[in-house]
Amino acid sequence: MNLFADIRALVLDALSQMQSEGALPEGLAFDNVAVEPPRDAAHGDMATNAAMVLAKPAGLKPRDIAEVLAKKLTDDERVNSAEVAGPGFLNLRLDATAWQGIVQSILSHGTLFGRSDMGQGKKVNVEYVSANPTGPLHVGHTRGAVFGDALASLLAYAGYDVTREYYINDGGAQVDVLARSVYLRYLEAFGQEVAFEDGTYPGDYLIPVGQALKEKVGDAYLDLPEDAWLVEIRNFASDAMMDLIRADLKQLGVEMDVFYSEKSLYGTGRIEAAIDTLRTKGLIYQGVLEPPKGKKPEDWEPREQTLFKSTEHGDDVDRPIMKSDGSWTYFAPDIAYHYDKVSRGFDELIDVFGADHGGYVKRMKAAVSALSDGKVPLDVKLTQLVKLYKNGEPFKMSKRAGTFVTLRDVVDQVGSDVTRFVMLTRKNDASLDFDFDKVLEQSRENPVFYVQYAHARVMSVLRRAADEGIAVDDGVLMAADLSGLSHDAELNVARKLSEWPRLVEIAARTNEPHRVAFYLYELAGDFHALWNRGNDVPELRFIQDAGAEASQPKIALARAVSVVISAGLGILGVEPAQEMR
RNA sequence: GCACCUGUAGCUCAGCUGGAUAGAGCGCUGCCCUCCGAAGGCAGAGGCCAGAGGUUCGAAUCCUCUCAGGUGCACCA
Repeated sequence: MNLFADIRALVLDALSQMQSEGALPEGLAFDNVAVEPPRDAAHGDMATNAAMVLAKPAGLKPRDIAEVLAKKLTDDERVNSAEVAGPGFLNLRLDATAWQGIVQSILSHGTLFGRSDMGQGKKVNVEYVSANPTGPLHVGHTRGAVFGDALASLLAYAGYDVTREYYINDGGAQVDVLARSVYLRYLEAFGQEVAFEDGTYPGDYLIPVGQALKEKVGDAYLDLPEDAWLVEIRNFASDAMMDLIRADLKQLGVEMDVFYSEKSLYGTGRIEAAIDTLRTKGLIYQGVLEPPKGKKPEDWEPREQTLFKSTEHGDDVDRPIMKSDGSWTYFAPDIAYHYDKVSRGFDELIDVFGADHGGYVKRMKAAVSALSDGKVPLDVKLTQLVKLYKNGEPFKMSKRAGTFVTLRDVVDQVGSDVTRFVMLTRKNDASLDFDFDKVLEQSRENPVFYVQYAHARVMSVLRRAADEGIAVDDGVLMAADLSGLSHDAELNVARKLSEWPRLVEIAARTNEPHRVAFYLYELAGDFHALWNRGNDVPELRFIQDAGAEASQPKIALARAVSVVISAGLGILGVEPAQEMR
């Protein structure tokens, strides 16, 4: 299914033949032998660096190796020519039947074309969003949600067994603040005047929560001291916030497999168990940390704390897990949580954090490395800031003024599909400009539109062809004689299609779903170009005057484009457009 | 002061676990609709890949240092 992998196998086969014939020494490592699309199309369809990579260990000249290899490769019917170029590249030109085969393969596999088994069913846990249950999701969370979700889908497509997980921070001080804020709204529901002091959440979204609390418990909590209601209201409020967050996620089409509560770690001995595991490895000790260099906090004073020797696993300084008063720091339950993930048998962990948690990466990696004896890799992906614009003018969000832009604001205005696609048109570690007006623009400037337009054009061709009595079911197209697909402009699109399985693997290996979005944009571009060639060159039109037999191979190619676009958009969580309006 | 991220065309950004003459969009210049949707396409101009060293057949990509911007830095999550 992956033509690049097939040709690479062919190359490796030829190389080992050369070994048995004595043209190459035994014991060479072929790991670095690559078969890739050349940067310049004039160089051919595929290029391999085999001769250059092997020249040194083999003690031979690259061009000499390439000459012999070239002869062997051209024996294969798929390879029309193999020429040595530059410092020792071997440029391959493939027979048109190879590209026609790609189209056929796409039609027979559907959106499963491009699925890879590179994950080998390994269990991967992708944790994302994990916003505190203290309010609705805002734009920053939205990017994390979209990124994490697309990454999870991508990995699943690449053959991993993926679990999507949300860690609910419902155990710390911030949910106490939430409880107090809800209590104020509760009092307000009884007509009392209340003041939202510093350290409480003034947002309107808590008004209905206060109201609901009143309906549930009546006046039971009126005139009572905090310790009489804190625990109950905390639970009530964080449940309400999680309902809100779940609704937000649903609006964006994000569905989690697991919601994991921090609270569930307390009082169950699980934090203690995780810390004990570290202790038996000799990584827990009592000590006093150095003050931070440079700007020293005003009230700094040396304190003895329980510390985790994270420096042994790559961190810069050891980290406190217990405060001087004996209570856990926030790091302790996080360690326990990751210990739990390791214990659940995941082969690989991925955490998606906002960029403001960048300082947290090393200690988390250190913890997982220590807990799993280095066996379970943790990759932390940080999503950078989203800068909002309207008509090219930036507008500020301010949490204090209560004017922060929520996920709901964004999705209501531009829709889930546009939100998702746009947020994936930048790699995660670069900041993203999001202009409410530009993302809705219908032009090449807008990648969402451009890709959707390509898909809609194919759908339009299929509808039109059907109107003219041409059979266009995938079964028919698949069986069609594709030898009519021979023009370079057509094969060019097929070449792009052939890169899809390879791209999936690259994107999955690097945990970078944005590559899918960029690929789709390129594929759409190649398709639009072909479409327009039909203006000048009638043979390149999809619907041929000569009738069904002449049209079907062309339509098969168009259909293949739509299949791959669908598959790609599926990974991004975007619905392909049937028509533009 | 330290850590992490970023620096590629006038602007916004891609760049394939090191490959050939560094790519796209916008903007600019000039073209293409009696022709499946021109909401598109074609062509041109535009680059010291922040800078300096190093590694090697080969560097935008890896290493070191410098500069600039962003983020975060004990007993908050």
